Amino acid sequence: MSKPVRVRFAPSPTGPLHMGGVRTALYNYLFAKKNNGTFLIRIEDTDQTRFVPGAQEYIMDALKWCGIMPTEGPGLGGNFGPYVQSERKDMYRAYADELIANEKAYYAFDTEEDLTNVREQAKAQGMPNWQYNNVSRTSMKNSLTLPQDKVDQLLAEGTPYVIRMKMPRNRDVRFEDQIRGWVVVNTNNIDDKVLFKSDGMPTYHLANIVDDHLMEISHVIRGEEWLPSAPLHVLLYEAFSWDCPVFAHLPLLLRPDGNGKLSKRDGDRLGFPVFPCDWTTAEGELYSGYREKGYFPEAFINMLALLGWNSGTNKEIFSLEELVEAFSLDRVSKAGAKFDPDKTKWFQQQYLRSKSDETLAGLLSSMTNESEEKLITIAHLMKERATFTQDILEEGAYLLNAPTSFDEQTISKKWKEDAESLMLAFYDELEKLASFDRETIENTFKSFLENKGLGIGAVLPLFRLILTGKGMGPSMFEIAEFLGKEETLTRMKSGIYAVNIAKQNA
RNA sequence: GGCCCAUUCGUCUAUCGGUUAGGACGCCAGGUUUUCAUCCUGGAAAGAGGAGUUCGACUCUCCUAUGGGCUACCA
Repeated sequence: MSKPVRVRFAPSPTGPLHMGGVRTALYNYLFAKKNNGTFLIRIEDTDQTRFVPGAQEYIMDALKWCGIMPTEGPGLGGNFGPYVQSERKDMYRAYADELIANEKAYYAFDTEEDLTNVREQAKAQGMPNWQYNNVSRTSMKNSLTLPQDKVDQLLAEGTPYVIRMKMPRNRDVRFEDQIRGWVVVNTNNIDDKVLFKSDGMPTYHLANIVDDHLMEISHVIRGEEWLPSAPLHVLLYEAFSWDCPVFAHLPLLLRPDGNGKLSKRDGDRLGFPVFPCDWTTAEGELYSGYREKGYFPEAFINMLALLGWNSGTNKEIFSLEELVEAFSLDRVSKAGAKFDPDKTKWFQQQYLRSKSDETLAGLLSSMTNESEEKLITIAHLMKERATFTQDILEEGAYLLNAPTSFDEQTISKKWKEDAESLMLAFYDELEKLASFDRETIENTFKSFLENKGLGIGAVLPLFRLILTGKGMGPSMFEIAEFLGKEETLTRMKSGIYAVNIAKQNA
């Protein structure tokens, strides 16, 4: 029996979660659900200088909107808490000490100034990439070079220090990434990473490994930007004699234009959100979100799921449940994926169209006071030409209020000499009707055409123009039925009048 | 610069040695529609380059090129 699947999403509360982060969370969620496992969230706030108030709340709120809430995390409970690293602060030190005791790590007393100097010296000698590593550490100020009594003295005096990983010399570290296969890195290329900072906090590397172990994480699914430090993490597990979780490094989300990874600035510059929800910075700058733009979370999630993963079939529309069912890490692609705003809109359109008129009416009712009955018909008439829910009301505004402006192009192209008399004659026909349903109106219209010896194209656009002010839209007979006899006749009168004036002024 | 990862239509991708290299978005054309949207049909559009391995390479290996990531007491 293999260990239960437990995965985590471990964001840093340094700002709003962007869509790349949401996708990482999504894949973790899908993997957990697929394997009857647990998806938890852990807040990695070991860098206190970058903490942004509200970011943690934003992250939870965004995941909730997306429908991919973890079952363990801050405010959610769970047996492995606390789930915020700053609240776990006291437990990391012992692990750093253990590493020192086992000679896997050491104290380093070099000041920031020392390090800057060494780097600049190296640079001056044509070596721009100086590293604190298994060669250079021999000439630095640390517990490996200093005599023991000196080290004890410095520690006793409270001299600031960090704890660094003692990277072994010339060893190939290998691990099998679930997405990339075997990855091999020689330790000579890895520096002696700081594990414990002088401010008493662990760095990401230490805290991450300790917590993943303590929280019994089975699979680490994270962004590709972590791939270079994965060997260090493997070495840390080894140093603690802990089982190493399975790694899966996800391809990055790239910006739609040019190259490079998607950044928060790309969004509003290119006209699409990069965040799930709106975010206002402390300076008052607004970054727009998918939620506020009117996207359905299902559409957003569907789009993200297919950015770097596919089911191996031609199916593209997936509910969350279907994604869970179809998901597997070996169908995640290796290369970075450029995000495509057009396709995102397409997904949104598909989801809008698939919703029932009643459902859409329910959503619409929060935007207007109109009756549900009316909203159902409006949704029915407009949803095929809308992308967002609010488009239904905007595009179909004339269904609720008589038009105040009339399409100029239609006027100049269609409103000929006889238009007024034609519409007045049709008005008379409609006025006679006892019932005002679409079939009756259509039949009346057709016999009217026959009597006049005219084609549809010569008359119907006129009817549409005076009733809706537009040159295009859904079936005129359904629109007239929706408006009712009284409103239709009223609009015809005022429409004819208004169009005549517009024609004169043109 | 060093290390690591990647490379199929403009974009997301299928293909796990033998295919007319498939689908989707977008684009173009035609049909349906009073019109627009929807819908239907069709079209243009791809294996970065070079060496190998093999009867045969998009698929395996190597080199080059290109792109990306990392290179902090940030995550």
